[in-house]
Amino acid sequence: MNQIPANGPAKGENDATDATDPRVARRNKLNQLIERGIDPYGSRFDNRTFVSECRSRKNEVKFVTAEGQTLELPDFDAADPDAPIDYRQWKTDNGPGAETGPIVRVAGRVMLCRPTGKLIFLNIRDWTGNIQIFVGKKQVGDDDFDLAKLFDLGDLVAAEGRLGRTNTGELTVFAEKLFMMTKMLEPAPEKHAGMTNLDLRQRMRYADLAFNDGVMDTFMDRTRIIKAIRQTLDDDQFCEVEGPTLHTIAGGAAARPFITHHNTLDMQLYMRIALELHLKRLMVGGMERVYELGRVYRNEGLSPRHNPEFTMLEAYQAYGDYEVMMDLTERLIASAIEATGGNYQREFDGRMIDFSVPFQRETYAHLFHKATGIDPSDDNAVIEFAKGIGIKTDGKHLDVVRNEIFEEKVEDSLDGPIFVIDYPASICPLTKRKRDNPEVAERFELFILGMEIANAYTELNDPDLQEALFETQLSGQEEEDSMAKMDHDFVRALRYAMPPAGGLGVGIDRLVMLLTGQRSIRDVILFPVLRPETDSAK
RNA sequence: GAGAGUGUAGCUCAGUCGGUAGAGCAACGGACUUUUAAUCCGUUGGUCCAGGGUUCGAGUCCCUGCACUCUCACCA
Repeated sequence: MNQIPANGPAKGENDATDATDPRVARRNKLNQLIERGIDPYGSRFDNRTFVSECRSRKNEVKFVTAEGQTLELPDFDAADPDAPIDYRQWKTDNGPGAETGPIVRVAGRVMLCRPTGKLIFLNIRDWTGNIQIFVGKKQVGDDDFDLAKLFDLGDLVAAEGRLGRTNTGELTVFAEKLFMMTKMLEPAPEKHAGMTNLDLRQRMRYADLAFNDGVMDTFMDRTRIIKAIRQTLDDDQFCEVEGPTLHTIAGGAAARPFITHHNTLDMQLYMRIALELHLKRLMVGGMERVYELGRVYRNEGLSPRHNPEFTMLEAYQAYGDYEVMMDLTERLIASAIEATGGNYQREFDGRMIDFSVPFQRETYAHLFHKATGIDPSDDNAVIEFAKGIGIKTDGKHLDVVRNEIFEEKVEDSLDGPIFVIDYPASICPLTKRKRDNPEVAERFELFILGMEIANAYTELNDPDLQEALFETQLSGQEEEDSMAKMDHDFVRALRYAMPPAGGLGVGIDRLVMLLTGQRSIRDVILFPVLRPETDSAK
């Protein structure tokens, strides 16, 4: 510690000047670039070739013999990896000649670097894939070769050169010119394991995306899924809107809201917990098919399936009902599957999901009976059963008890995909009752591997009943636990006539989880909620 | 909020019974013009999460705190 550095440009005073410190080494190289007149932060790079395009043009790489005959290359991709094609031998067999290929201009991040004397192999990654770059001292010249020696793992670099094959057959850009794009000043993560610390990966998603395999793919799939869902709705004449995220009453769901404050109005506002009530107002206004794909906020705990802000789709179709929404749900999920490879069998956490439509449909009462052996309409039996599994029944509405039994005994075992239909009415204050049975609400929930993915109903459009349901709900429950906060304006809107309609809500993050095989919601949200960084992190 | 686990080099991780802190990768110096986690030779790098305690002696045992992970709770 107290030893004075024996050599190097370091002035000695502090450890940060140690040339073997990765950060210092990168700064030193940055300075060397500047001394050579090279901008370490690069500039515009035109006529760029994406790596995916390089790969799609691999067939343009050919071999021209001395006689001028153009030969196709062996099929390296089909070759047995244990017995690869000896391309050097192939070339010898075909006599003197030269490889030809298109000139490409690639740019990306240096992922691997293998210097072998006067040769350097770089693997760079752009957001379409990885490709190898061959840098030969003789081929690029001394200046560019010296430049390549200043490249570190993680730097953004570019190369112009011919697309070709190395002796092992790997598709490679044979650089003729190199460019510094941007120097990375932080040390690179371990080059095989990458960053494994979950907290760091989420906190520094930029590094996670840049260095860990598959992360980009997952988020690209997320984008494709959302795009497909939007497309399907648009094709079906739905119109996309943006409701307010700041609400004066946080309604439409049972969740504790985030509270915020408007200064000039000196007014308490809530971040929205659902999209529902404003979309229904729009249906009153005549937007007959309307949807919003947006963020909602719930002030609750975190778990592998919960993030305080998450993305929800809600869609409403006038003159429809919950069965119409079931069909829509199937089409939306099918479109998401088509957008992510088209495979209807997906593995998730070691289990297989069969997304083939139509999905199974079972009534709440039937599933309840199957799991418990008791008739859900037999109130005494329900109470007995609840007590038997430790559910408190005092002061609770019987349907709440019923639902707690259902959640305890049925939901986790619903591998699905399965539509659970026809819920007890009293736990559904925004839902229309069945015409022939007011105890049952026209509602379904879609379960997959015990996770609730979608929730829909035939929307209640009777303003008087809606108002009454708001009031009963309010009197029976803690305000913060109730989804049915009295919203007078919403009731007034219903008095202006909302058409009979079906409404659907889909938890987009959970759907993306299932379709991309990610076990944690935090792996499908780019920037999940985290505690503030402490001093121990840098 | 409860329980369990984890915290050691820039990164990924070992560290036995309490006895002077280890490896791989990265970095630095050297060799190498077809590599594939390139290889080979050499070198540097540590507030062992923080604070307290037990002990002749603590990365290791005890207590407190912090952070993260998992499970549970909250959660249409």
